[in-house]
Amino acid sequence: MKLHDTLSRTVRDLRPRDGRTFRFYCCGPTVYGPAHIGNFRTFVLQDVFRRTIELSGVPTRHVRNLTDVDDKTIRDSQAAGQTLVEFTRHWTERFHEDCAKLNLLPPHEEPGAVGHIPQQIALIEALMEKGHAYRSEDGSVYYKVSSFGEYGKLSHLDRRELRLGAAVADDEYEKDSVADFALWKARKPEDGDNWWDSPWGPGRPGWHLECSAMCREYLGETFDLHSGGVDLIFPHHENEIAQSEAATGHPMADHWFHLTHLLVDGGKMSKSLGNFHTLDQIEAAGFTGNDLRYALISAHYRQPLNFVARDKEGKESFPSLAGARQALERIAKFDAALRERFETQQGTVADSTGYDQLRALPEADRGAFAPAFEALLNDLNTPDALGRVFSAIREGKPAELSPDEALREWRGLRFVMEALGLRVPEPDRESAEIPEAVRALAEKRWAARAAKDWATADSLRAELGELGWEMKDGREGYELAPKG
RNA sequence: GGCGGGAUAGCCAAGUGGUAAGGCCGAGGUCUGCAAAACCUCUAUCGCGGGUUCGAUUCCCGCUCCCGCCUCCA
Repeated sequence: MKLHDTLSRTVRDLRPRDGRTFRFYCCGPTVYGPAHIGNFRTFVLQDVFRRTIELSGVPTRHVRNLTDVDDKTIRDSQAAGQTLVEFTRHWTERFHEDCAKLNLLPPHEEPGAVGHIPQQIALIEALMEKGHAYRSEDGSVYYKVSSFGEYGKLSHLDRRELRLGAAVADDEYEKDSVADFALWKARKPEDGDNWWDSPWGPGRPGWHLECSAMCREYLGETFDLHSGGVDLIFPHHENEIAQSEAATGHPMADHWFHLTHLLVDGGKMSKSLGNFHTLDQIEAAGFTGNDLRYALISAHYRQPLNFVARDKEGKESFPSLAGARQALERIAKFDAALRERFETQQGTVADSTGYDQLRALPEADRGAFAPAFEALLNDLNTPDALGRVFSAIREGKPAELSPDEALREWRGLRFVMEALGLRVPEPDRESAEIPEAVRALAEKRWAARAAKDWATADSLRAELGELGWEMKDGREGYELAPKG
């Protein structure tokens, strides 16, 4: 497939350098609170990326870290009266629950900084040996940016510019240069019990170091792709490159994949603006992780995506999610119409279309949905892929297909849905509990309708409406749905 | 100031040097007692001003706004 590369600023072909497995690293969350939907935009797109690679026939090795020691995790664990490990375990579990609801494939490895202190120390030692790092008075160790000639190649910032920006808020006068960054942070009283021994004294690793060390540990000196949100380009990934490449003398990654941020109602999401959203909140509003996933992939990953949370009246009703739900519903209905064509004669084959079975689905067997997958191979164009799914649906006439044709189209649809990681919802789901009184009214109306007593039927329909329920007549029965 | 991304119908959002996918919402229609569903149809000259070109939304220049990064951040 083709994908944009931040380092070269071009769209380039992706190939596993070992010719077999595509090995990539994604910067994961800092586990000190619930992840927000902006974080999930990144993780969801990375997941679509992985699925696209795998479904095109290339196995992957996916590593995503958990940042489990930094200022925030230490501060908040202390405030919660928990050990750092207890605290981060709790938020890690919560993160995993959210990931499952969003249908994210678990990474093959999910290492944390705390579990890789020796590897990080070893990396610092290598940098010290080669003259890329120095110890300060207080026992911290800093990376000497001026020692790495290529510093700035990813973010295209030169040192002069860096200095201007960094000079403002910097209070770390231990450093030789304001551009230098901490590899090892000397123990401070407020760190409490959260410190480790090192050749330079007690302390804890700097943020950028963990990724360099764990990339090396799980993927080797050079691997295929490194990914994260655009905000990580500088300084995080720039610093990772400086650390890793200075230590090994080899390029860190062949490809850099960065994801543009989500906007909420046209602006940046922040707690102070009251537009900071988590999956919990979205579920409380009656939407699912699947709805959110659809909304998050509805724009190209290099474009800002405007998540609309408030309607024209300023009410928080999540128009973006309502649209996503309707769109998914249409897909589900088309899916059901296809199944109807072949299931009666060939039995149920739903079990034969899990993610793993579909990995082997040949292109010729993807029917009208083959072009949608092609869109993903072209720089992961998820909105184009969705557009092509609906074009195929519009063109498709399930009623005119033979059972074999319907089965092929259905597998094609499921294949693309798996690539996008979207679940096909049950079309006839009943989203809320139906009160006894409502059920009784509905039964009465159904009887009146059967007796062609239209007047009674209509007045009962109105009565149900006042209770907030809508009755949908079918050929063989009715459905009740909450109005709205 | 530096680096980068935007500006496409009511909303969301693709795309192309030859007069613009798709989704949501809305309107009209077919159908079914009604309603719903389904299906069909309809809704944009692509921020502004120049330039290149037979022809630009798509390339170039300038401008105006918006957003991100340059300090922790997906």
